[in-house]
Amino acid sequence: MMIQKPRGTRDFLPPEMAQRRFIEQKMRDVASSFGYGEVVTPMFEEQELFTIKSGEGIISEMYAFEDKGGRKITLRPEITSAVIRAYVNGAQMAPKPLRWFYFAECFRYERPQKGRYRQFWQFGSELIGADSAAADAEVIALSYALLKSTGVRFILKVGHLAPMKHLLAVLDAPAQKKVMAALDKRDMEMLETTLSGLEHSELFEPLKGLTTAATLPEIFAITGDIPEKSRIEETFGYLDAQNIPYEQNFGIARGLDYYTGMVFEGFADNLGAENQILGGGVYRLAHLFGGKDVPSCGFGIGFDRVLVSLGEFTPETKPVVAVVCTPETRAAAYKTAAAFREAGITTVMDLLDRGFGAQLSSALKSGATFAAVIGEKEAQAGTITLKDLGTGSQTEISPESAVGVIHGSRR
RNA sequence: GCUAAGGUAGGGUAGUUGGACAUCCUUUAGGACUGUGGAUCCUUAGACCCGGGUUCGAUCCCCGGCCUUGGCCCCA
Repeated sequence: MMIQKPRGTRDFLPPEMAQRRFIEQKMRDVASSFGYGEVVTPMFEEQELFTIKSGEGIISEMYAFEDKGGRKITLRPEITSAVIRAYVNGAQMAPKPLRWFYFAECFRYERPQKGRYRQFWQFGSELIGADSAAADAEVIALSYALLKSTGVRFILKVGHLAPMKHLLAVLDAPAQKKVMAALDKRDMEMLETTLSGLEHSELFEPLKGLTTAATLPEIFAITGDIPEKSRIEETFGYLDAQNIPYEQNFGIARGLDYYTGMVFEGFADNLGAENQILGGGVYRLAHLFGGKDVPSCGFGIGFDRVLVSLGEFTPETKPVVAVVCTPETRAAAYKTAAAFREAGITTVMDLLDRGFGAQLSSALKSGATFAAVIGEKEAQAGTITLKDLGTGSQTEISPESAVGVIHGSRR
């Protein structure tokens, strides 16, 4: 084989694309049912858009290059920044809140492994201009409904950065980052050694408590009455009111600097090392891109990981009719095929002038549900012989009534 | 970036301790069989990841690379 596809990329052939589109459509329907509208942004952006948010270090993990005009460009490694840039560029004056979703591919120059590719798809949403417990709860509810609609098995974890940040207030920023990294990993040994290295071992028990506390009262017993208390209680209350199953976890740090409040994650149980399929939270980015500061809350879902987790499944299919004809009756067959397609029925015709037996055999192999045989007899009578390829039974009927039969068979 | 295992037709495999046309199943195309089936039979197409090295000779041994799959790091 002379040419291979680039490392970490995949070709999707029709059977797999049918699965992917099937899941994608379910997610689109859910997003739409929550009143979210789709946005599309460029596949490449100026590098600065992402370095502003995440630092220069990420350039090594991006598909970054200079274009012919000497501009520093990168294939987008994530979508949130681009969506907020688009908001700043063109929608700051739109009435709030804005409910947006996206489904698009991203590119990262990383070592591929299970559930991690260099080109991958994210389904996500951003709720812009609503800073409230109800907003936080809506975004979580949306992400939950999206994952639920796909059929994937997952666990939702919800937390808030405030309790942790209150405990860490005595540390400087680099030290906070180290501690948060250990917390996010649930690595208590690492947490303990990090803290003792910083000579703040007294923080170990409270921080550990954040990750193990199962209820909000336990959290506030550790932190005392912090200003965010009522907001957190309200958000969790709204989740409970919607019967959304989640685990509380105030150890979520997401390894990120830019989240400012509520954070949440979702994990599939069968994906190995790359099992996170959802990540999101409350953040503020607009002012970094030259816009007016605005509260936002969003998340991304790892679409490819959802599909890996789902494994093999057969999407619902519509009936497919294979029209079987001879060179002499092809004209009549075209008429029938056109009528079927007009009626919304997927219709394929033989192209190789094969015998009836070969055409039927080919129809079976291709997975067609019906064959419409149009030979001399049928062409003269203006009928077709409709054969159910599942049962083998057949009847000679008019094309019009065949439409009804085929529609009625929908599985 | 680190690490382990691996790479034989489109898919799945056998095999050679270094020897001649590389096995089988599936698949592709055609036929046996001309208005009705996934069967059967015959024929056909299709592979030793790439590049060096050792050797009379390498799919096999050695080195390097590429790619795949796990794990680590990272994960915006």
